[in-house]
Amino acid sequence: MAAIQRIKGFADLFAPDSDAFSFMEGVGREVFAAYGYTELRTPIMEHTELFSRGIGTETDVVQKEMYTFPDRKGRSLTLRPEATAGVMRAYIEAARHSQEQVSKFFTYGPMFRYERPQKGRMRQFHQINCECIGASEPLADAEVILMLMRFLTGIGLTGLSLELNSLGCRECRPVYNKALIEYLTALDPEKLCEDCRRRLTANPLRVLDCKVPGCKEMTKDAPVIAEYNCPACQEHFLVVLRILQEAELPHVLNPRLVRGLDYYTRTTFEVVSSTIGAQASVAGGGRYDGLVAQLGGPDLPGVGFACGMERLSLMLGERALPGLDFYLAVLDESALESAMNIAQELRVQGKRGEVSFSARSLKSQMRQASRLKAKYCLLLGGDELAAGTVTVKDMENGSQTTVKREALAESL
RNA sequence: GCGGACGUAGCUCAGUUGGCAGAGCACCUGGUUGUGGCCCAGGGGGUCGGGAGUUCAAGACUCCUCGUUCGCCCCA
Repeated sequence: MAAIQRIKGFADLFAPDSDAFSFMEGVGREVFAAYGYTELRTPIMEHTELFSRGIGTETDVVQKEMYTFPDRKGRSLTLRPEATAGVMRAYIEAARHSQEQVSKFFTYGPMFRYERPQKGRMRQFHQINCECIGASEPLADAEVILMLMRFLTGIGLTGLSLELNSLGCRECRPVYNKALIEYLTALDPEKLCEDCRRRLTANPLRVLDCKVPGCKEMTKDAPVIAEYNCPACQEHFLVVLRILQEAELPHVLNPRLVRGLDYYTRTTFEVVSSTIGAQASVAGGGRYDGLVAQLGGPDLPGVGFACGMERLSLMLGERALPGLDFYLAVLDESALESAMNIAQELRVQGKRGEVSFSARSLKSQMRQASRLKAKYCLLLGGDELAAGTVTVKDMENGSQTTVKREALAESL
């Protein structure tokens, strides 16, 4: 029988790699709780329309990367390619705005995008998401950014760069878009790559983000978005920057920082690593003031971020498997069942250990104890069974004592 | 969606102009009747990713395919 392989771009995560994920989740839980966030778990599948309305039909994510299928009744469903849209849908559906002024949620889970896998990019990947809904104040932007950076240092990462930009609001963004289009059209739109010629009408901001040399050349002296922001947007961004400065949080302004999802407004940010290869962006987010309304909810502002766990995990380095408190070696067939009960008592008392399922040669069992990095190897054979004792061997110095079964847990 | 590299034992990999499928590590057993690591001896493990072709003969050459990986693109 041929074995069945896993789906391309989907990973099995064994320990100790899986420990890295629970570690990040644990730190996240603590950090996010300190900022008043509670966990929200939403389904991994949604109606396709949620994403096309939320993320934007012109984005690559919606146009060519979604896992979309009809269900048994022909409705179009999509495995979530990102978390924010689902969180907003849940928020609206539960009418949370009528219960509280500001809602803060964090969520963990798998996301799905049909892309060509490479280092730091899987088809099923995992994100940590935080969303703060209902606050339009720049303080909310700053708090979200401070929290994100606190989380990243909390899991032990350094050497990350925080980039910031402001994309303007529904008032001033169109003004900038118009200026940018005029600038590029005046130069020579034919010099732009194929994608950018389409972007020029569909989503001109994304031209700034293009890596094709010709396009880079074209946008080198293009108008800077910050100069087109309306006074309200400028003031908003200034406050955010001032708070980050006072918190002594290093950051750089990147006027070309554009997000891949259409819903972003005003503050946007990205955290970049220089050590994990081409997929260098480990977290990104920003403000999305029109999104809740776009999805059929009340017109409420929001700000949040997403963090790629695979990429964070690349920076965490190797993890070692923890050792055991004991390994219980069994030397006589007749002692196997008692051994299981002794191990059970120890485990109930909080000791971590293994017990042999068979009375194989002591040599091989000791080897096993060594391999599992057990602090003590416990020996149970005919002699011990008769005497109601267990022989305890310290695996580090080799010293050996005989202990009554009842006193076993204290001696470990 | 585009380009490059790579698929041989559980892992890391060697395999010459096409000529008996290998090493190290890991695993198992023994050397030691109930004592691990070091050492020694022995052992189990392979559809050489899959399929087709060329050939007396293919792990090697050709084509197709699947997978992995690094970039591009995109994104977290």
